[in-house]
Amino acid sequence: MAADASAEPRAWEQVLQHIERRLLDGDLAPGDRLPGERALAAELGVGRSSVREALRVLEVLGLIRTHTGSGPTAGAIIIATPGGGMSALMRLQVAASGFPVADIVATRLVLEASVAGDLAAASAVEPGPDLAAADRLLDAMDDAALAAPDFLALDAAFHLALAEASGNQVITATMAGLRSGIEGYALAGLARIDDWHAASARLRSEHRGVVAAIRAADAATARTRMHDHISGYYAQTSPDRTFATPEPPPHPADLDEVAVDVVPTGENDIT
Amino acid sequence: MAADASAEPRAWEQVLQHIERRLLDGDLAPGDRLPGERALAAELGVGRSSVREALRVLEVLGLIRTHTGSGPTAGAIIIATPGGGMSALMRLQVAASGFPVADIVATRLVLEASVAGDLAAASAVEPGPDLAAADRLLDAMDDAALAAPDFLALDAAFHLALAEASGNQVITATMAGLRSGIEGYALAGLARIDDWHAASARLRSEHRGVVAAIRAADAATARTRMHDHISGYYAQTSPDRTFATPEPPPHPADLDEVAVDVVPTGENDIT
DNA sequence: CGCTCCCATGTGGTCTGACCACACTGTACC
DNA sequence: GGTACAGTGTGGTCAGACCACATGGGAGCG
Repeated sequence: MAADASAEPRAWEQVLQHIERRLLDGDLAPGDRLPGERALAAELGVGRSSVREALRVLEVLGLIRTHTGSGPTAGAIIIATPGGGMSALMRLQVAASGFPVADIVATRLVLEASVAGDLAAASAVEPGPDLAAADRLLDAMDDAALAAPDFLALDAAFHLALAEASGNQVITATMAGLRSGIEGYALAGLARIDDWHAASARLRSEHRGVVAAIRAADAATARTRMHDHISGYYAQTSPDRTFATPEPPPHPADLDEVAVDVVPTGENDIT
Repeated sequence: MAADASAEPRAWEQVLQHIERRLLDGDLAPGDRLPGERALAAELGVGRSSVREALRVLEVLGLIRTHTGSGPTAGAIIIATPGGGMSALMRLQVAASGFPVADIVATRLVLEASVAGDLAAASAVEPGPDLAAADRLLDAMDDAALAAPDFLALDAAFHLALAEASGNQVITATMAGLRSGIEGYALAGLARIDDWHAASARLRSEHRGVVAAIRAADAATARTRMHDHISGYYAQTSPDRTFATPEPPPHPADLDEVAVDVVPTGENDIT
């Protein structure tokens, strides 16, 4: 904390702080256009290259989008789409061994189980969550002609659709980033699957099961099924790692009164 | 998805991709030094400013650290400390209204409840989690002379220490980022607290309660207490906002026998 | 009068070259 | 042997110059 006291001689940080302050003050809001790079440089008394370094950071973080040319779409425009920045962060951290894949999977388990439980809880009251996008992806995944990588892309979109349906933008963006971080890992894991046809059938079935539990407003089952679904896939694609689910066999259909919170997940079964 | 196909002529992206590839290939690992900016520019056939933009991104994302001068500590060195990048991302997204504060708090609830549950489960087996850092912070917070902002800083460090004890680096970094994103919000909320002395006493008590539940290997209680602790503070500091608790009502415990089942392994350490 | 074409203008994207401050390193000097 | 100092290479910054691109307004034509 407070390690940034004293002076910040770095010019590009001044630019970053200036833009952040203008955002916090309400001077800038999503949809607004930033001043041009040259104007910003003159305004802050720094070189244009320093401005560009700050803008590059903002762009990677998903805060601005830049277009060349002129007109209303040109220039740097404030957007607030954290997905991209999260993805870049996760991907690079994984590449640099900063994030073990096992930790990412464990985090996915926590977040997605929570999402599934929330959606199920939301199903108990009108109008319930909007699962139309998830349903469409589910149907698309039924196409038997799908190649495995395409199937996985739809799978990722399905999980993301559920997160979006939960309405929590932070969880949605984080999950998108986590997925990106382990995308290469998931694709590489395909090679370890002997019978893709059977595997994809199981994944499809598990997806339907999760959605069914959500629609039934059965939070505990939804959480459990989501947990088993995710951990099962990674257990299959990385047999060397111990992804053993320490939980009782997945026959969670009996929780009407057992619903006692169950401490459903919480376990990072990693080694 | 897949909107990034075709060509990415942006020179700085080439640099980024080149470094990412070298990381994935194992040519670069944490602790290694990157080639100099001039060398990198010549090697990739781009200008030095483009290299710098890429390095700036890597620096903000927490992948490298740069030092001027010469010697073994100078230059750009690969580090993999995602905390900084996560914090910058969250802070800026909050500033740009990309992340509602309520969503951040909800995500904290999910992650921290999971952490508390994991730690409690890990306490069931030897040697149990390392809570020494958390204990020290707890003691430090007992200092009655602490100003409120200092207390909050220790509070944040305490929560972070718990996350670190859980061993999941992704959750730790994410929680650090979430905290940063709402730091200003938490500080502003102090003004809404009438009796800081009583409030801090309650927070301290709640902290002790969480740790006690963890030590007792009582996962459900640990989760519940952590959930109530976090949501309670934000409910107090933002009474006008409705913090719809995203989770099903935190059932109190009845887990005497449930507590055993899970998670035999707590150690993951490095890979 | 209306339409079309075209170029002036302003944007980001990139490169080059030049300084500066800094920190180590080896050497010359004492 | 020890100390002071210049050399060297690093990132940090700036200035200036192009380029590609997209718009928009004006000139020219029908």
